[in-house]
Amino acid sequence: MAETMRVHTLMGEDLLFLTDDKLRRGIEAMFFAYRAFTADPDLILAGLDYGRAHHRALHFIHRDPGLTVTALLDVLGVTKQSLNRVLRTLIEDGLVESRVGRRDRRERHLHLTEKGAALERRLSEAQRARMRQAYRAAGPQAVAGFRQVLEAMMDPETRAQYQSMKDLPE
Amino acid sequence: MAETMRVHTLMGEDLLFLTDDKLRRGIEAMFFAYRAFTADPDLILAGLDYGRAHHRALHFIHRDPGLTVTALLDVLGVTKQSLNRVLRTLIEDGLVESRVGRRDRRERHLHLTEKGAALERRLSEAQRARMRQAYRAAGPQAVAGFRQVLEAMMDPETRAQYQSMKDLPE
DNA sequence: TTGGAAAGTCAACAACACTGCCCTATCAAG
DNA sequence: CTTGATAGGGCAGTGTTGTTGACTTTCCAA
Repeated sequence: MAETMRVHTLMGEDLLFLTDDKLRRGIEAMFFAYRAFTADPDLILAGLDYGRAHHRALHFIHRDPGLTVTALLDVLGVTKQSLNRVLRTLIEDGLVESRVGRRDRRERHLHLTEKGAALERRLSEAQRARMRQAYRAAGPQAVAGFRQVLEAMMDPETRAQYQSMKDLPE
Repeated sequence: MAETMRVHTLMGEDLLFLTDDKLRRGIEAMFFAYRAFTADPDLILAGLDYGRAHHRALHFIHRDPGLTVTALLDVLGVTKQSLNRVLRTLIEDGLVESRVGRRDRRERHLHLTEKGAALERRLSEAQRARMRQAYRAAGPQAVAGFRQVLEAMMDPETRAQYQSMKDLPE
């Protein structure tokens, strides 16, 4: 509230983008866009007895093959029990392989099987298609801004984690 | 896949932002940012026996006082039953008032009570604080791009709905 | 007067998150 | 070699949010 007031009294031409109304519009845009963002994979998953959690697990195992359960837990930000349920079904169904660590035999290193990789491709291509269309419609400069705002929105630890993620060789 | 190939062969300097890797980074940014985006209100709601659905209902009733249940249903994109459970608790707890329509007495027009408005303010101020900080950090040009990409990502009907929403008089 | 739209209710179910507690296997340090 | 910490897995119970499907009540409008 005090924040808002300061903005309104300064009103340094450029600060209009910090108006409560502008912020509210941004919040609503996030809500609607995220709903669309998840809609395409959700549709595919619905027919397979899987959910969003399975998609996320497949995604991060794909991006970093051999990562440990703890590492995945850390990225996803959920509890062990929550992930375990998802992981168990993926392993049972032969989409994910869990290999005992060679240096440290307590660790389980996660890999996608061919079947798992196929589903991951199908899901992420659906999601990328929407993202690609949005990026193309908005243009490179808008995309840069999009990424900047999203990164600024993350918790600092998450942002550090995100920024340190290696690029995938295509 | 054909899509990707075309990008790589054209490679018109500016089209690098449509690389599969760039798209994947955007997807991950959405995931992490949305998690942060909902974290602050979630924390407040946790102590009150409410959830995200309650927040969303309060938000849209606040933004458009007197809207009907069907209109709210349409904005939220959930089933009547799902909304009804949420709405019932909000009405029972005295946060939302349901008034019988005067023109059409089948309709229920939804309004926030003083108590409901107070919670809505508390929730949305928490969410705005994060958005404000992100906007400030990224700057006006980035914010414009952010909004453009989010809008382009929405389903066309949702986008039309979003764009036709009236601005709230502050 | 009758059909249909709007609103609401009930039951059943599933996904996904949580907490709390218990267990094994393994590693590392005293 | 014992002991404590770490990695992983499992079970039971709970809560929110979403879904279908079937049903009723209310009430406007042709």
